[in-house]
This record gives sequence, structure tokens and C-alpha cells, in this order.
Amino acid sequence: MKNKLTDRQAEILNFIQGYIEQNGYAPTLREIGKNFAIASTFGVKRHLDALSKKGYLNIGSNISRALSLTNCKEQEDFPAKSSITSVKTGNSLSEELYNSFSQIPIVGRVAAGMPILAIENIDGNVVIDPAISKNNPGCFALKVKGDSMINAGIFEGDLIIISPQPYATNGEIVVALLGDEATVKRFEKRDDDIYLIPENSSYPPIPVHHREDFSIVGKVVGVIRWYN
Amino acid sequence: MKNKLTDRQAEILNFIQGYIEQNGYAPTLREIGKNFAIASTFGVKRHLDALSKKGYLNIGSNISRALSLTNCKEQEDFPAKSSITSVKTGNSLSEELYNSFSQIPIVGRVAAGMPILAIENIDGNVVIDPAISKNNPGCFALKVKGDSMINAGIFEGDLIIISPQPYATNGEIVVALLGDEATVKRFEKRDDDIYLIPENSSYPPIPVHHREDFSIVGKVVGVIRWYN
DNA sequence: TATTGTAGTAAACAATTGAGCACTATATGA
DNA sequence: TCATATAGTGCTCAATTGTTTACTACAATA
Repeated sequence: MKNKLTDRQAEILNFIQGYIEQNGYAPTLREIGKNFAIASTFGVKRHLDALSKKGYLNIGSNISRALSLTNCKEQEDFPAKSSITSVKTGNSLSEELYNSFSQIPIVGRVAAGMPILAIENIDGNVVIDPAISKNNPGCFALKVKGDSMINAGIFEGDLIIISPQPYATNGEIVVALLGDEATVKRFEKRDDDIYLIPENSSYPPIPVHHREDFSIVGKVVGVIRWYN
Repeated sequence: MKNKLTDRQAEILNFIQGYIEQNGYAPTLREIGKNFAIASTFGVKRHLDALSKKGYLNIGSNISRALSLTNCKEQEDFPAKSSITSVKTGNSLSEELYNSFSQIPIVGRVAAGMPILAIENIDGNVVIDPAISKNNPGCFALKVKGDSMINAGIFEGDLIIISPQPYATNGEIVVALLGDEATVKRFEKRDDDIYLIPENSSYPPIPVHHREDFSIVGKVVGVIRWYN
């Protein structure tokens, strides 16, 4: 397992496990800190984040006492190195989820250049079905602004899942760059002319075949919407 | 322990147990209230105090999410209650499928009775963001048929995520049973009249206030669509 | 030398969350 | 009819608690 814990992290993980067993609920950051003489909650938090990133801990964000161990932990007590096969079969769901197989970044803002691929703009992460991310390596999520695709069932605030690719075929919904701006549109090629077609009768198709600042970022492979 | 629980108390105890199993930590007063349409935390708290007094629940005072079951619960569980209840609470279902992660069942077909809760109809599973299933314990997915909600961005073939609850508030999108049929509609209550409103101008609102075969299955908390 | 990862402090902030009070309503029995 | 238990609303309050920013320190390493 590549996710090795530091001594400190292992200690803390151990403490959390014990605390939960004793009390039936998880400790707070401050309680953990108190037990390890860590005065700042931030110091504790970074340990927890590390444990989470390495797949040993689930953390409910912004939720009190929402720590729970993954199934990883129990196995960890004996340091036999596990093969790929056992990782795959064992209790692999949690591992897969945390190995960025199905946890993909949400790119919040879309600005100049090719910022979609920049790490700076990441707004968070969302877990999607592993079956999807497996078929679309490198995929990421975008939060939709505007209403140009409502007839295609893509609304403001929706998350769209993008599979990066520089091309598209007729009828596919794509994310494209037009100069500085990134938009979601339906891709349509007629003869030699290429159009980006909004799925909203209020907006006209955009001819792009003559534009040099046009490029395709990727194909929209999914839409996710959460109410509230 | 001979301290008998009221129906309400038993329901709530059950919910807490399920929540903890699914999330690894206990719900808040408000989360419990939300699931039982109890608006005031005080209403919830008194139920919990009763459960505690009767020996079914440990409550950490002034501590967030510090509910844990006593061993009482498991022993007295489900005396001879109906099969619906046990299916619904999903001890068999959720324990295996949910595990510590957010894999929820997809209910394929919707037919007579209350088949949404029957195991037979399960069509597969889908992984959703843990943040969602955490807030909507017992949620499941449905595959949409028909076009009555296209203006709300819900298309044929989409997966909608349902949080089971027998009530709804104005404007929410719900899955409701009308006799043998289950449909997705927007819930609207005007004075004493209740309507199920299709989000498609081709269809008229359906008045249901006088119908005895009407019931609400749950609230639509999310939509997921995958393009081939 | 510069960079990266780990480890920690201090302080401020905002959201979550349990507790409490006053009040209403309904059903059950004595 | 009166008391009691159950069930709920609407509200306020204060404590708990996770998050974030800015800064320091040390060891390993490229």
C-alpha cells in the first residue's frame, strides 16, 4: 500500500479508533489535540486530512464528530503488503473512491486561457460512479452558469462531468473555449461549417468554423444535480 | 427491559440505528426532525429523552451527535412486525449495499402496490456522493420514464435520487403513488387542495386532494444523467 | 541552495447544534 | 371534568466545533 502513515498519523488514527469504541461517537478536533498536546485545531485537522487522503478515515465536512474509520484500518495492523488483486477485491470500494478513481475535482470558475486544467481553480470534489470515471480517465466536473442548455436538461448550478478530448462528433454536448470564455453547447458539423448550438431558443447557434480562438475542451458525459 | 416504547419513539429509535449504520455517526436533533417532519428540536429532544429514560439510548449531554444505542435495542428488535418495515429500514439491504459508502440501489420498474421498497425490482447500484446519502438516509434511485418533467430538467432515462418521506412541502419534486402508478411531479398545495404538477405544458396538473389512493413516496433530492 | 512534506501556534470566524421556555393540542382514564 | 402523558410549534441562547489564514520550524531531498 502506497499510503504509508507517519508515526504521528498512526497514533492519531489509533486514538480515534479507541475513542469511538469507548464512547460510541467520534472525538472533536480539540479533544484529539488535547490528547496529543496539539494546541491548534488546525494542526489536528491536517493530520485528519492526511488520514483521509490516504484512505484511512472518512470525514464529514463541516459536521461535528463525523469521523469514521474505513475498512482499511483493520487490515493495517499487520503490515503485509497487499497485491493489486487483494486491493481490488478486498474492501476496495473505499479505496477506489479515495484513489481518485471516482472522486473528481470540481472546477469552479472558468476564465482565460485553459484554466480548466489548472489546479488553482478547484472548488472541491465530488464522488461519481466508478464505472464512469473508469471509462473517462481524467474527467472532471464543472458547475454550470447560465441557461443556454435548459432544453437539454442542463440547468444553472448543475454539475456537468467532462471527459477531456479535443474533438467531438455531431450532436454531442461539449465544453468549448471561445477565446477567453468556456461554454457548454451542442456540437454540430454541417459540411465544412461547425456550429455550437445552444439548447435554448432564446439564443442563436454560434458559427465557429472561422474562429481561431475556438477549441474543444471535452465532451459532457454526465450531469449531476442536487436540490438544496 | 419492559419499558414499552410508543410507536413514535420506536420509529425514531429505528431511524437513529439506521443512520448510525449508514454514516458511522449519529444524527442531530434537526436531522431527526427533518425525517419525521418535526419542526422543533424540542419535540425531537423529548423523544430522545424518553428513549434514554427507558434505557434504549445513550445521550451525551451537550455533545453533538453523541447518540448511541444501548444493547437493549438489538435484542428487542422487530418482534413480528410486517415485512414492509423490515424492508424499508433495510437492514438487509442497506447494511450490505451501503456499507460505509454511498452505493445506493436503483429501483428499475415501478408497478403496483409499494414495489419501490421491494427487493425484487432492484436493477443495479449506483455510487453517489457520500455527502448526499449522508443527509438522506435510506435514499434510492429510480430510472425515469416519460417526459412529464422535462421543463424541470428531468428526462427519460435519468436517474433520480429519492429520499423516502411521506410528506412534502410546496414546490418540491416528489415521487408519488397514484393507485398503481408511481410518478414524478412537482408538489403544490393551495389552501386545502393538493396538486401534482407536471413540468411539461402538454400535461395538466393532477388534483389529488380527494384521492385516497394517493401517497407520497419521497422527495427527489438529485438527478443524475449519463450520456452513453 | 531551493523545494517539499511534516508538524505546530494563534486567532478569528461562521456554522452547527443541544438546551430551554412558553404555549397549543389530543387522547386516555380516574 | 380534571389530571396526565404524548406530541408538536416557534423561538432564543450559548456552547460546541469545523474551517481558514498567516506564520514558524525542522528534516529530507533534488
